[in-house]
Amino acid sequence: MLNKINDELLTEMSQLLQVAADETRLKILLCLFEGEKCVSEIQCEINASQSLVSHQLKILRKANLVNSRKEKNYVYYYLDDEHVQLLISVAYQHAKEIYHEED
Amino acid sequence: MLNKINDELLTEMSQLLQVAADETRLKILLCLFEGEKCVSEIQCEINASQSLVSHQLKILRKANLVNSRKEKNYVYYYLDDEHVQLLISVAYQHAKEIYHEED
DNA sequence: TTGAAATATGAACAGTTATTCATATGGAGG
DNA sequence: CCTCCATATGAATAACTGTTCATATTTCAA
Repeated sequence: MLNKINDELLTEMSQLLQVAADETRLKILLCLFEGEKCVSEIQCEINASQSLVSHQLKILRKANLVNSRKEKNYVYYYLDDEHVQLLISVAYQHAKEIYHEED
Repeated sequence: MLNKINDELLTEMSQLLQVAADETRLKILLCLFEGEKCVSEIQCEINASQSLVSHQLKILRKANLVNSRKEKNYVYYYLDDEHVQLLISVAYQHAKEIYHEED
C-alpha cells in the first residue's frame, strides 16, 4: 500500500482527515447532512460565533469538503464531496464502539 | 444526524480522525496494512527515528487503532480496528481525486 | 550478573491551530 | 446614496502537537 502512495497523496489524505477532525468543523459537516444551510443557520445549530463559523467554512471549502452558492444576501453551504458522508459514518461507527466499551 | 450525536461521541469521532490525520501515523497505519510489524521494521519502512515511531505508536494504541504483542524482545504492532482500513481507503479515494484535479 | 539490543518515556522546543475581537465588504431595499 | 443585514477577513493570543534529544526500562544471551 505504501509504495503506491506518493508524498503528495499522503499529504492530501492527511489534510482531509485533519480538516474533518476538528470538532467545530465536524459539527458543521454533520449539520449539513440534512441539506444546504446558510451561515447564520449553521451558526445557530451548532452554537458558535458567526466569525468562527465563517472561518471554519472557509477551511472546509478550501479542502473541497463543502461548496457554496449565493442567493440574495445569504450564502448557502452544502456538502461537496461524495466521500465525506462515508468518512464520517465510519468515524461514527468507531466512536459508538469505543463509547460502549467505556461504560 | 446531529441530534443523536452527543458530546462524547463527537469527541470520540474527532479524536479518531485527528489520530489518523498525522502524516507519520498515517504512514505507520499504511505500512501495517501488510501485516504486523515490530517497531524497528516500521521505523525502517517509514524512515523515522525510533523515538518518534514509539511515541506515535503509543498514540495509535491509546486510540484503539493498533494493538501489540510481545515476542522475545520484539514488540509487534498490528491494526486493531475494523474501521481503519475503510477510513483510510476513503481518504485515499478523496486524495486521488483532488490530486488529479490539480494537474 | 553483565552487556547489548529493542522499545519506552520525559522534558523541551518550535511550529501550528482554534478561537475571539474588531473591522471590512457587499448586496438589498428604502 | 445611505443604511442595514449577512458574511468575510485580519490580527492577536492561548493552547496544543509533533519532533528531537537524552535517558530509562526490559529482555535476551553469554
